Amino acid sequence: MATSLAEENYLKIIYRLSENTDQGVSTNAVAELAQTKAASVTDMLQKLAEKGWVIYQKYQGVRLTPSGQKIALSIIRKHRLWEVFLVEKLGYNWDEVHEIAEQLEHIESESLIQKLDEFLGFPDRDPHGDPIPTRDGKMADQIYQPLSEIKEKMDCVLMGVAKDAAVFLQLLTKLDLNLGAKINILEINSFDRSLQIQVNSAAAIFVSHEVAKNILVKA
Amino acid sequence: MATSLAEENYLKIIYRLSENTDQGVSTNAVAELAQTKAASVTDMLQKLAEKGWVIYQKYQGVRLTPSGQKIALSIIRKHRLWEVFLVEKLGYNWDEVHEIAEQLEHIESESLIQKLDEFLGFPDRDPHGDPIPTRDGKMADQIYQPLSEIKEKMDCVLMGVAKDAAVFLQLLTKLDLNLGAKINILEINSFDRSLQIQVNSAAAIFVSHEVAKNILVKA
DNA sequence: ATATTTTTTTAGTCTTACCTAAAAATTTAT
DNA sequence: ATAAATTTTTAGGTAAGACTAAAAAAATAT
Repeated sequence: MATSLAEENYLKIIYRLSENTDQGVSTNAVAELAQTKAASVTDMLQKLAEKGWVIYQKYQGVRLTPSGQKIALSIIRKHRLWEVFLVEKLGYNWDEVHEIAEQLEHIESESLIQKLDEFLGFPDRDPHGDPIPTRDGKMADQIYQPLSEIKEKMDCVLMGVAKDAAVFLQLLTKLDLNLGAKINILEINSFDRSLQIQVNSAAAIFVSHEVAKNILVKA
Repeated sequence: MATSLAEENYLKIIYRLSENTDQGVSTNAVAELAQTKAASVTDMLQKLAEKGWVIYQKYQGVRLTPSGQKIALSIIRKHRLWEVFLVEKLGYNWDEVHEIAEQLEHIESESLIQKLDEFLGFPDRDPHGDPIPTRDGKMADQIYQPLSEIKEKMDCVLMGVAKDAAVFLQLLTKLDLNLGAKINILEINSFDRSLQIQVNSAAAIFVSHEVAKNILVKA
């Protein structure tokens, strides 16, 4: 069955909100991400339920059915492949690609995505380190952990980010915290949990706990 | 001012229909290309006129204003650049790219088109030989002439097509009539104006006047 | 346990872009 | 020049997806 742009966006949002919990997703949470009002969300959830893409019971929140999940994953796959294209081929920075990929992810053509995937050399991570779902709808786990959970004195490598807001990514870039950067944790300040770190063996800098939470690293 | 997808498509259609004539474009002609009904077209023309993109007077047809023309050209530019990408980079055939480019042409991002243009090496023709409008909205004339207007015994080179329907392009491909093919006109049959031609010095073949009309060549 | 607050849903509208049927204008044919 | 045919417009409706205001349910606080 065909999906409208609005439907695709809702499914994607519900998928994202489902990742952390196994509860149903609340109407308000969806409304916030969709930048719309709760009443509009209720309307749409009823429609998505009729089409068999979500399980929805009044006041009980919503969750994706397998077919809804499949659609969401295919949108995410397209989004992330296009992001790779924009960065690798067109020379964009990682903080510039989200908006454009939000549009490109709705282009409908099976063959296009296959050919794009091939053209890009079958990447398995996007420019933010997020895994790219496979063609048959499987997505690798996010295997990296937040910098905020690493012990003092440990070395690690920046493998991804948990948030792709441009302001956040620009801050990281300014601090030389790019994908692949080597991070050495010098000290964790117990007062505010901020960290003193060394990036690529350069001079020490401070990052807040909030920033560290959104930086994904491997040891 | 922002343009909706429907508006962009109407402007593009009006542009195309204006290319051959300096008369206003008729409601029915637009309706046919837009695959919609005349009544819907009337509605839209009134809206486009209010926005200042067309001059529209009841029963007198419609024509683009400079600002409408600019929008149309930017859509055509995007369409043709994406077609180059699909053929040159992703390996599509020239008969497969129209539908996908119809979607991609509506992606909104100035920088994306600039970077794409650069990535493709600033092409000035699309895979069908059509000129690509420049960033500031100038489009080179179609400098090639239909094969149907070439004299007997003349040599020419296939530079483009005047129609990009998949069935037509597939026929050309079957006959080895690709971009750059050398064509030698052996004979023009006065009965039905069909042509006997040689493609790349191979065995002689027949093509109808209808086909020859849509093949663009240079001598 | 009840009252208050918050969340969610319902009811009723709005806009966009389409539709059909009927009316009006224009073009073509006699 | 007028009748017939065609084209175009108007009028009135529909579906998608949003909105506001009000009602209902659920969660929280007393």
